[in-house]
Amino acid sequence: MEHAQLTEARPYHHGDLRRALIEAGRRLLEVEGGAGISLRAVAREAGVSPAAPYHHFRDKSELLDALAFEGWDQLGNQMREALSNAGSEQNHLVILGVAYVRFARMNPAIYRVMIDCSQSHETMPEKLRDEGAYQLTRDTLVEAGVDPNDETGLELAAVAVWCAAHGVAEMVGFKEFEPLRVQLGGEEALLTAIFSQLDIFRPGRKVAAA
Amino acid sequence: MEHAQLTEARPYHHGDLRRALIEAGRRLLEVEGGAGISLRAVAREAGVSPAAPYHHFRDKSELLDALAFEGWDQLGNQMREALSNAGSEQNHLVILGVAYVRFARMNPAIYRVMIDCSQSHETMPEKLRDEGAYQLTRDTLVEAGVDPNDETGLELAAVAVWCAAHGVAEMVGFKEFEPLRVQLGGEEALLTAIFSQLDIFRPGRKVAAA
DNA sequence: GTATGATCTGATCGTTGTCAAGATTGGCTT
DNA sequence: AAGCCAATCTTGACAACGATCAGATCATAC
Repeated sequence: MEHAQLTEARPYHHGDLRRALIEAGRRLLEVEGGAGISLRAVAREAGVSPAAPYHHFRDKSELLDALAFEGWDQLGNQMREALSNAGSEQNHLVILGVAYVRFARMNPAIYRVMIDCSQSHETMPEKLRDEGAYQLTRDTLVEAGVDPNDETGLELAAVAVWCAAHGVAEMVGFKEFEPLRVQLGGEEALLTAIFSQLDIFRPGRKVAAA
Repeated sequence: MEHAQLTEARPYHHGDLRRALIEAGRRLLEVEGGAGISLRAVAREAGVSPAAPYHHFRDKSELLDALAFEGWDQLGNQMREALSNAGSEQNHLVILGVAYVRFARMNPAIYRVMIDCSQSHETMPEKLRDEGAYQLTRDTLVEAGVDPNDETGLELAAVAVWCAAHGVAEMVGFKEFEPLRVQLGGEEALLTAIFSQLDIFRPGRKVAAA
């Protein structure tokens, strides 16, 4: 039950290897980037044999799923925090979008794993849908004037916001946007400007079903 | 010369291998999906040894670059065609967005390669920027009322449209959207509805800089 | 104190990206 | 036409990868 750490003489049953593997993976994704993520590398980083992870994850994709889950969790927290730090005079939808993109940009490898896992399951991450950023977005949309009884309209709006945020997150790093970024005075200003182009982020707008 | 042309003639022993490899890759991406793409598999499909591709591409990523280039080309053509088939009473931005997403949805593996390559170069594909869908989008935005002299505003709008289209393309396959898709009467209606949420797609809107 | 089951290792298989060296062949020079 | 050159393709090899399995090792329930 003790936490056996890496540099010490390893008790040959690791304390909580599953946890250690996840954190080793997170570390590798941050340092090495998405290319340098292999099951063997994660095992190496955690100080165990290449076959050890298979007692905690069925295969590599299941390890990545666990990493993605943690990522969505962290993203949800950061968005919640951004919202609670925002003044009531600010555009809360833009705050959320900026926080989303900021996470994706500061953790690009992890974010890519998150998206890849969602796509391979063809499903939205539960962590996002149930208690995370998605619910937050819906609440903020209602607060911004979307009719909470129009479930279709609300769903469409939330989906559109998420799609836009994801698209911006994956595109805004391109070199072509550097002049725009400089001209507008930094990444945050660029993000705000882009989101403002997508009027859905503006408060009080009328949502029309198809 | 290193530039192998797409002429129909078969110059040497095995023909124009560069061309054959690209088409073998395209075939594999369509049939096997993105997971089944390996340099060796492509060589196998083309009927050559595993090392043969290295005389035409420096490494695997350069083969993928070539596949991505073709993809952007094809996407541009499809968007151009969609626009030319559209009546003048339709919303041309929505037409473009739907065509974009439709391509991504019908060629998911190729589209993913396209995006991955762009991101690894941190740059926009030239095929898109110079003569492809991006220029088309800018033209359509101007046609829809964006001031062509406001370069910043135009660039922002085009970027926003592209980001939104990409986001929708990667998200709209999730199972959660199935009820929405059924309720609205098919994928095309769903796409139209989502794009309509992002008011930038509506004609005549005023674009404001940050 | 021992048996049991979970955990970890080592060895191994098939596959991948990549490279070096040798074989082959088309095209240019004369 | 003869012959060389350079581009092309093959063979063989290497390290790293995901995955599996037999066996070693340990915690714990009994």
